[in-house]
Amino acid sequence: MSLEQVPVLHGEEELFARTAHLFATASEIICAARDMNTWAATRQVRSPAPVTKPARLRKLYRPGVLLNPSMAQHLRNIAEKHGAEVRITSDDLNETIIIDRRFAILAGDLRDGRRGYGVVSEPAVVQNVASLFDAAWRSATDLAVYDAQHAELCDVAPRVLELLASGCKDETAARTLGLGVRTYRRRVAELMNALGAESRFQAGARARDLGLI
Amino acid sequence: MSLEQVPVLHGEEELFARTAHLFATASEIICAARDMNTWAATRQVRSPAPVTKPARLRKLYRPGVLLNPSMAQHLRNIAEKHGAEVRITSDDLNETIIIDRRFAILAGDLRDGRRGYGVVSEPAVVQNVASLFDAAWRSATDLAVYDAQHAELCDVAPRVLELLASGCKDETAARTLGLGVRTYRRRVAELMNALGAESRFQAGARARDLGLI
DNA sequence: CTGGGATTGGCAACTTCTTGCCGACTTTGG
DNA sequence: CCAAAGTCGGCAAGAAGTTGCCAATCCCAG
Repeated sequence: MSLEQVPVLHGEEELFARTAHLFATASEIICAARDMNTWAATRQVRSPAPVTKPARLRKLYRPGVLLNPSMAQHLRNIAEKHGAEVRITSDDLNETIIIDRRFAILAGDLRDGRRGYGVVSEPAVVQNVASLFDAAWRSATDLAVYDAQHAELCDVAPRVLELLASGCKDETAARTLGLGVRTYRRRVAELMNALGAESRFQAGARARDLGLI
Repeated sequence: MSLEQVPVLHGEEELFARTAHLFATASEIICAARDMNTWAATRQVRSPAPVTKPARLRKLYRPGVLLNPSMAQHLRNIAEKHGAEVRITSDDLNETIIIDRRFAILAGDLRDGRRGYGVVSEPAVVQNVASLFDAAWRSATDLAVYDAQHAELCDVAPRVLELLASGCKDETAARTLGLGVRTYRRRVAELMNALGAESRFQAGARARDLGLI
């Protein structure tokens, strides 16, 4: 069994500096992410100047990103203007980029404020990662579809989040919004579902994570 | 009644670029902050190269910052090595810097990811801000004292936060830590108190804010 | 106008959290 | 060693949050 070194890059600058050539010539790019922060560099650098437009660009996100209007708009943009396929999944996915099914970039932990990125080129591993992605992709919903189904949530979400973040009780929050308590709690439940949170504490943390508060 | 323009600077770079001269010659600097992010620039730039050490440097923080070990250590450092006075308050304070009681810098909202900073020089207003600070300062606790009283909280806090963030129930979390449920909940209550949170959602958001998760 | 689907919000049963109380146990300073 | 003080954790009452159920209402196509 051969042991292959997996180079780990620290921080997005290094990541992009060392992998830009892979993106430039890629014909298929796959991207899975929990939020838009992790691949911010790839987003900013690639969008203005796509050296060669990849034949296929697929992006997989969690529902939470749609709660941020600007993120949601950005996704719609790249879907419509750049012909990318964007899907939403409730699965608990890891931050991953797969290029031409030959390289996989896996986001790791933060260290000194910089995230570590493992760049895998071992074919067997990349294939494995790719098939994990495929499974998640198949069970995911197309952005447009998901968008249509959850339009109303995005409308109230900001106000609900604000009230939750202000620390007030459901009773007060519901009255503030002119809703019944039952309905307010429905919204909160939908919100927590979108955030993939199992507790309100977790929801608070994730909402902050996504910059929704 | 004279209306004075309040210049608003955007982002920390601009803030520091335009106010560096005030800091350089200051003999008294007062700083109140919720977290260590807002005045990051002033911290980074001033610490290595304090042009003129102000005669008096007072810093007022909320208890939450102490939950982050590196923040806590930083505060102890500036208290011991730079002779700053550092106090902790449970009051709901605003991000403020007061220089020689002649200028007040008030942090405002974020816009396009950059925070706005109002620079006030109108004496009456500055005096008002200063006396608000004084009141908070008087009722605050010295860092060393607070530290001694809440040492044990900082030990368990990281694990409690992790469990809360993982979304598990109190029952499970308590067992995981080998604590009784009652005790675990006591820890959570102390934590929420330190974060100034009234609900678990708010606690989650603030913990994320302070980089505790 | 009307029927059918979706949304709403009251009710209620249940779960989870919050807190005061108290006895047991540990630690600390004489 | 003792006493005072502090911590722990079980118990329990009550508050807050979670969810299924259902009738009332709204909305939209037909």
